[in-house]
Amino acid sequence: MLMPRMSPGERRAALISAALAVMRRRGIAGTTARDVAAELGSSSGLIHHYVDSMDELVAEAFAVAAGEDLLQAETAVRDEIGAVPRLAAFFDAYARGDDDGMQLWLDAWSEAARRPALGRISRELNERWQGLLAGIIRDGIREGSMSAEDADSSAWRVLSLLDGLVLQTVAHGDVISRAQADAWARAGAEGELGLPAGSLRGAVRTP
Amino acid sequence: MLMPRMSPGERRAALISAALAVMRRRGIAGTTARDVAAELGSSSGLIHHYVDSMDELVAEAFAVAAGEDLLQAETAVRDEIGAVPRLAAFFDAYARGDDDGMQLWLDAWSEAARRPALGRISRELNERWQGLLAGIIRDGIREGSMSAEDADSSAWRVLSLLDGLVLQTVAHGDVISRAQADAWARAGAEGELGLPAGSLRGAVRTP
DNA sequence: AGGCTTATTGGACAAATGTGCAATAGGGCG
DNA sequence: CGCCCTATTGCACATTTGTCCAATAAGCCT
Repeated sequence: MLMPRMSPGERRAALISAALAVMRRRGIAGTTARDVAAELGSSSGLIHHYVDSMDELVAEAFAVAAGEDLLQAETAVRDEIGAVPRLAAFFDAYARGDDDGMQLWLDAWSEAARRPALGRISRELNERWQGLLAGIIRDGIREGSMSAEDADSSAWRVLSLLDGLVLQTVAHGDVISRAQADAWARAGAEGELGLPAGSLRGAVRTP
Repeated sequence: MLMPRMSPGERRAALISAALAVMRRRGIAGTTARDVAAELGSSSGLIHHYVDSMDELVAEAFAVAAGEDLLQAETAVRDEIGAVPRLAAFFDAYARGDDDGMQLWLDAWSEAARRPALGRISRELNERWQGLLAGIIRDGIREGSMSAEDADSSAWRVLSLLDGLVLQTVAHGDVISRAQADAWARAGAEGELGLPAGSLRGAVRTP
C-alpha cells in the first residue's frame, strides 16, 4: 500500500508531527526510525529520505513543539499591559503546558550534553524563556512595581524555581501536585520581586 | 583470561561500581550490559549472574551513588550547630557534587516515569533531600533565625531552585557557570527564609 | 499523451542489544 | 588430597537499531 504523495514541505511537517507523537509516548531516547514510520503509516525508508539522522529529527521535532509553547507564552505576555499582569500571564501560559510537554523537556535536558543538535535547541529555547522573563522584570523595575537588583539573575531564579518544581511533578508523580508547584512558584516569584503576596495568583481555569 | 573469583557481596559491589562508571560516561539510557562487563574486565555473562535485568542494575547503582551524596550532606549538616550554619553546610555539600553526579540526576528524572525501579529511588532520594532542608528550616524558625510560613513548601522551593539552576549548568554548558548557579541559589534561599544577604555565602573552595 | 522528476517502497546490511546456557575452573570443605 | 559447589567464561540466539539503496509509481510539465 502506498502513501499519498506529498510535497517535501508537507511531508516533512508530517514527519515531525509523527516523531513528536512517538517522542511523547516513548521518550526522546526511545524514539526509533521504525516507530516514527509506523506512526506515520509509511515505510521506514521514507524517514531518511527527508532527514540525515535521527538526532536531527528529534532535535527539529523538539524545536517545533517547545517553540510553539514558548511562542504562546510570548504572545500571551505581549497581550497584557503592565509588568505584574504580564508576569501572571507568563505563569498562566506555562501552566497551560501539559505533563507530556514537560517530560519532553526532562528528556531534552538529560540528552542535551550528548546530542549536539538537541543541546543547542534546548539551550536556545531556555535562554529565550529567561529573556522573556527578564524583559518583564525590567519593565517592572522601570514602572516601580517590582524590585530586583539584577533582572537577569532574578529571571533565571524565577524560571529555575518553576522548572525545578514542575520537574518533581512530572518525574515523580504526585510527590507534589502540579497545582501546588504552580502556586509555590508564583509565591516564590512574588518574594523574589518584592510583590505583595497573591499578586500573581492565577485565574481559576477549567481544564 | 579469568577474573579473580570473588564473593557475591564483593562482586556485586564491583558490578555496581562498574555500572556507575559507564552510567557517568554514557548516560543511564546508554548503559549496556556489555559496556559494564568491559568496564569490569569480565565476561558479559557475569552481569546476569548477579542481576535479573539492566533496569535493576542501573537503579541500584544510582541509589548507591546518589545515596552517598545525600549521606554526605546529611552528616555535613549534622556537624554544624545552628540553622543558618547548617543551611550553609547544606549548600556546601551540594556544591561539592560534580557535574557528572548532576547529569545522573538529569538522566534519572528523565527516565523516572518510565522505569519503575529507578523512579522509586529517585523520588525517595528527592524527598529525603527535601526533608533534610525542611528540618533545617524548622530549626531556624524555632530559633527565630529564619522566617517561613510553611517549612515544607519553603524546603521544596529552595531545593527546586537549586536543582533548576544547576540543571542549566550541566545541561547547557556555560549558559550559567556553576559558581553563579550556586551563589544565586544561596541568595534565593536567603530571600525565601528572611535571612540577611550574604548569610549563606559559601566558604571559598579550591577545586 | 508521454516522459521525467522524485516521492515512496521494501528490504538488505552490519552492528549492537538483552538474555539465556552449557562448559570451565577456582577454592573451600570434608 | 580430592570432591563438589559455584563464580566465571564465551558464545548462541532472537531482536532491534541506524543507515543505505535499487526499484517502483505518482503526478506535473511540455
